[in-house]
Amino acid sequence: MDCDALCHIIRRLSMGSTIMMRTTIERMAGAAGREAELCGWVYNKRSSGKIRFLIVRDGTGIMQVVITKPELMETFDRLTQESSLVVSGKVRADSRSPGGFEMEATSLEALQIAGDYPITPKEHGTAFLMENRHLWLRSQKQWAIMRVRAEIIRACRDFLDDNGFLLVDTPIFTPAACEGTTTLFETAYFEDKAYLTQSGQLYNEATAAAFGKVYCFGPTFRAEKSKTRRHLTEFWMIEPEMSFAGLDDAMQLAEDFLYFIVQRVLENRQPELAVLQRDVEKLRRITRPFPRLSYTDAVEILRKEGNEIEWGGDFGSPDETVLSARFDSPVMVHRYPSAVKAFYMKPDPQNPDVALCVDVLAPEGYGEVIGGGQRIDDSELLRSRIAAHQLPEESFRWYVDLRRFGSVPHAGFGMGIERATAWLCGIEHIRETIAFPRTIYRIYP
RNA sequence: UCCUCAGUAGCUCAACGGUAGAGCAUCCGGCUGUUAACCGGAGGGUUGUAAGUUCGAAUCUUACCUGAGGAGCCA
Repeated sequence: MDCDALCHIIRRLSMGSTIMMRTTIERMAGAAGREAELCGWVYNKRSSGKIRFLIVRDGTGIMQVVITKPELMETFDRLTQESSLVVSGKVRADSRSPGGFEMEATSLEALQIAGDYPITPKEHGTAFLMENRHLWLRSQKQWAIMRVRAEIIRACRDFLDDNGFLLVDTPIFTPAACEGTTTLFETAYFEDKAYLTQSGQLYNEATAAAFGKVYCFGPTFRAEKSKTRRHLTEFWMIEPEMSFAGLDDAMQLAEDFLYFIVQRVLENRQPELAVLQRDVEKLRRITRPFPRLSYTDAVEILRKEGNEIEWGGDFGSPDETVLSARFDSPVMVHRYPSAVKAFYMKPDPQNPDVALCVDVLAPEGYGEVIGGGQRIDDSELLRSRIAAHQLPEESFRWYVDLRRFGSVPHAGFGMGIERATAWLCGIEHIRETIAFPRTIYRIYP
């Protein structure tokens, strides 16, 4: 694009904002009956002789523009899918237009004519769509998912901010394994090595002792070669942690937190859920209190259902599906065997073979969305666990310190944003719930 | 890491041992209310790569590459 054209566009855009009301599709109802200007991209177009239809998207929605003026036809004919444009005209309600409003164009200007757009209005395979993820984000389904995701994040933060939790973010670079179980991404750190965090958990315990109730929210990394619809190598997790709290407090918080998020999405994201064809009745059926089930009772249920599981083993995803299918609301499974859980989980004083921990399984087979529990608060027990897990003692000195200086019972959990988003959107695969997913075989775009 | 499946036009697929085809996208033409619009026409191919079997391979065999689904691990 040459300089003259660019200057013209800038002049045109600035004129638009002073002379005519610039409107987004989201707010088009407010412009009904008046002239308005809309900036966007061609979503699709159709023509029928002397009347032409332009479907425009602007990021906030999609809308139909009708073109009948002969002097606009030439510009219309040049427009290709995803060409950028500025159009103005009179807005009126019309049930035949997606969104309920349409614009009768009085002027139409192409900013840039797009080349052959790879994503056509027909079906595509996910491999191709992922290769074009930067463009795929423009389509309706992705639009809806990203807006539900943003709503979930906003709900999480509002809930915690309004309930006395202080946002204190934890580092991405860490000197050693947080939990020692999963594989970490190793990276060069000047003369040294560092690892990308797999959880803010341990640092959260330090900030909880400093600030009472805290949460962190950020990306986490797992270098596991997982290859399923529930795994990413980079995903976002929100982790609240409370001082002077036990497992029951963590479970209550998880219940209130999830319930709040579900209600918020139902309240503010109906159009998006409609685009996704989400069965919202299933979300409306979620009620408090959530069912609670001990691990031991869960194993008994699974064995009656014919699943092959021995007491002491962790649940596989078919097990989680069977358990969650029994309830309309998320189910909280607590007190797993200590042996299958992280080293910092506090043993149950009633039965030291199990830990004071909880996994929250989402309904409809979406699996674990929350994991957490109460942490060990005794320094000697913690040190023996660190040794038993063959973790480097030196790296955990600060962590043990937290038990030497005013130790208190404390508990918290982590929720995976992508899993929660997949569940509330009712979509098959977690990779569509983040703008640029990172999986074992994909780091492009 | 293991198991299963799949790679054919830009995309989605068909052809399953005998001349590689359709829809969408693109280009040209038609239509005054279209809704993934429709109708007519055109261009578009080293059938993932390499070797083998055969008179003849997209099709059968082997290896490799790439991807998808599942398991394990986890949020």
